[in-house]
Amino acid sequence: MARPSRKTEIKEKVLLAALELIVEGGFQQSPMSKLAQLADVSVGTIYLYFPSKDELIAALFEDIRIRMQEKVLSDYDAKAQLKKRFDTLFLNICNYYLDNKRHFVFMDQFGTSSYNKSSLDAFSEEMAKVFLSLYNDGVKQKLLKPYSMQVILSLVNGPVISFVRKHFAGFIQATPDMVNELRAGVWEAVSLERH
Amino acid sequence: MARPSRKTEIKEKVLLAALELIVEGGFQQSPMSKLAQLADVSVGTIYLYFPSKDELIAALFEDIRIRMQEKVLSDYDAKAQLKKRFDTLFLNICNYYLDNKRHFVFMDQFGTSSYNKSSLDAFSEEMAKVFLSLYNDGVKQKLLKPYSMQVILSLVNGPVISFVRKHFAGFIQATPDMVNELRAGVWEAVSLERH
Amino acid sequence: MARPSRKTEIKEKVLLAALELIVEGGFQQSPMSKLAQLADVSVGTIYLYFPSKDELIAALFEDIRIRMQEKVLSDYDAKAQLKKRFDTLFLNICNYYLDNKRHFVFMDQFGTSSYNKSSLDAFSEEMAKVFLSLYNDGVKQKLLKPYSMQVILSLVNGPVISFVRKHFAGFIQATPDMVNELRAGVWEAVSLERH
Amino acid sequence: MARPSRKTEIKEKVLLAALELIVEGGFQQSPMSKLAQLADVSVGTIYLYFPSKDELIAALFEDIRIRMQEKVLSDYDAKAQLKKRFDTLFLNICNYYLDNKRHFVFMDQFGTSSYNKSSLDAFSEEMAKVFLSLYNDGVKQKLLKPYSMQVILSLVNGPVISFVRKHFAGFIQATPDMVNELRAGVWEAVSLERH
DNA sequence: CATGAATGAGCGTTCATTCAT
DNA sequence: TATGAATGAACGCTCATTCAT
Repeated sequence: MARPSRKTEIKEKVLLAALELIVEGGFQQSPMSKLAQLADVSVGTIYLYFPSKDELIAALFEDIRIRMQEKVLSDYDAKAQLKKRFDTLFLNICNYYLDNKRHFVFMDQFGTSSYNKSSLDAFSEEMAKVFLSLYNDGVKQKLLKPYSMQVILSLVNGPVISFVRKHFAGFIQATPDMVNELRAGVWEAVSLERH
Repeated sequence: MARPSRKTEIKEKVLLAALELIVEGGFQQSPMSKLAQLADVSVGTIYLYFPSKDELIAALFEDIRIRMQEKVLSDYDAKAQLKKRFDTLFLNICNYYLDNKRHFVFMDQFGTSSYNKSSLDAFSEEMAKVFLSLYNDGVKQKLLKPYSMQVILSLVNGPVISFVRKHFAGFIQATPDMVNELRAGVWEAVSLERH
Repeated sequence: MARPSRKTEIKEKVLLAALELIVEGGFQQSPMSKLAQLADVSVGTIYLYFPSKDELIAALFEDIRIRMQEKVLSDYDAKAQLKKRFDTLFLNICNYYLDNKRHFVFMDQFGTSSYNKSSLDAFSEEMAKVFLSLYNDGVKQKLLKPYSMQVILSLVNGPVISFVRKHFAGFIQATPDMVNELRAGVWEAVSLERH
Repeated sequence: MARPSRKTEIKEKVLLAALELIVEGGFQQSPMSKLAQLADVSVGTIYLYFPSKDELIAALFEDIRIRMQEKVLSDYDAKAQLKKRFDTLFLNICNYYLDNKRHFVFMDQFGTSSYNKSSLDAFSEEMAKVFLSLYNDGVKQKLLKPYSMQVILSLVNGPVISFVRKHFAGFIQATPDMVNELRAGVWEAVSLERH
């Protein structure tokens, strides 16, 4: 892999510091001055790389989205059987969140904050296409219930968010078994398969 | 019902104004001065009833929780059949959110904000007890899957949040049919019943 | 005269401090924080009375204009002979500037600064009407040259500014005799009278 | 004429860019970074040629003064008749300003700004000598009123500034006739000649 | 009780200047 | 020489909280 340029290096340092600060104390408690201190650059330097705090946060959001997408789709085979594709995505997303606490907490905060100017969610457009394709195939194959896609998405995505949130809030200690239960439950929520 | 005292009246006026302001523009754009103006009281008066902005917001959270609980449990019969109890709760919660946009949006924002110091969620302790009882009965009667309660809760509650959020963000227009699909899906996610 | 209200009192204190600071060091060296210190109020207080620094400066400009107009027109008789009217205005304006260094210096700076968003000059609309009337009468009576009004105004006003500026810059020490010379010169510049 | 050295070339490029920027948006809106961009050099380079922003602006002022002086005195004959000399200077100055908007606007702004640390005006020392000589000759020949030189200067220079300012502010459209009226007026303001 | 003027620490952002390359 | 990334003090402005009335 190419050595990251100086420019990229600083951007990442700043984004990393922003992530840490925001996850720790929320957007309110994350002034540019603290951010600069934590990133070990001056305030002015941040403004060389990001035009405003808003855009910095938007960039952080996009950065996390991309990283998550890469990981989640890394072993995704669009030609595999539908159930296999569902399981892969579900587990990848769930485990990505569980393995990347900061990313999850940030996305969770960002979603309902006033920094989210277009009601964006954690899924990039490419992920959205993958979901759409999976949904269409599932309906066509009569493996998925003929609900509207948004209902299906809610049935799949909602439990993940809810579960991971409980985990990081300390109410539960997520285990692979629990993740499997969640996956099984969600599959029954959306599938027409019966045992 | 007892006539509300002057004290209660003012508190409610302030909480109502806070709700409107916060839902409209987020916590950041809701200074105490605007709040006072909207509530038609002076800033000083607000501090007679709430020791700080943090506690005002905490009180608003609690207030909404209580109102929601009252509504959601109003026609809940703890002795009814399990499926009936589940349906009642599910529909009541879902419809409460759909009918009370401000309450939902506030709770959704509050949940991940730094004002939520104890990772509270929308369900009061009484609601939690109802859930627990329902869960225990369901497991005992072998109507619910033997998953841990938090997993079940995630499977039930997650889709609702996700669905209502999409509705208020304008991505979908919620209909009774969709709500029913959601309920059916969630029930299959958590139940052992097979058709 | 009525006792000035508290509100008026603070506004004037702030405007006075702004005047002093700006005259002393220009707009650049007059931050709101210094201004607050000099006016013996907090920064926040200034913003209770003026919505922004721009508007504070605009208000100061308008305030000086009004004060100057009051003084300049105080003994002006619109029905007096034309030469008398000219002399009164000329001397009043010239002496107002000489007697009110800060007002002059501020107006002089403001005129060409970027705070002057509409190319305003030191003369209020009422003063402008007086000038217009004087000009029209003078032309009608064939006492003034039939130049366009703006040329006449330049011939009258330009020397005053130039002269007072030299005085306050320390290049000359203005005397009543010099003011008289200036007045005589200006009169000959614009009048058709010959000795 | 000698080919300008590289050093001179860069200086001029920078001064030209500074002029444009300052005239467009005032001193406040003219950061060194924009200036560098417009001049197509780096910020660092500017500091190789000018020790500070203050001195850059002072240099710009001096540069314009010199250029103006060259133009104004280009066809000035110190041995011509007094009236001829007066007319030449007056028209040259007036037309120089009208033909060089940026120079005028800059000088006008600079004069009252805090960058003008010695109350300098638009006239270089050489111009001042020409004025002095003209004044002395005029008084000796009893063609000029026996006013102090600063009063005479105010009577001559003030109207020009005032008139040109109105022109560039858009209040009037200067015409050769108006310039002539101005010249005639000013001459009568300062001369003893009678028709 | 009720008021709202007053406070000032803290915010996001700018920009003259420096210095390693 | 020439560069432009980096700096950080300083700016205009906000807003939770206080307190004299």
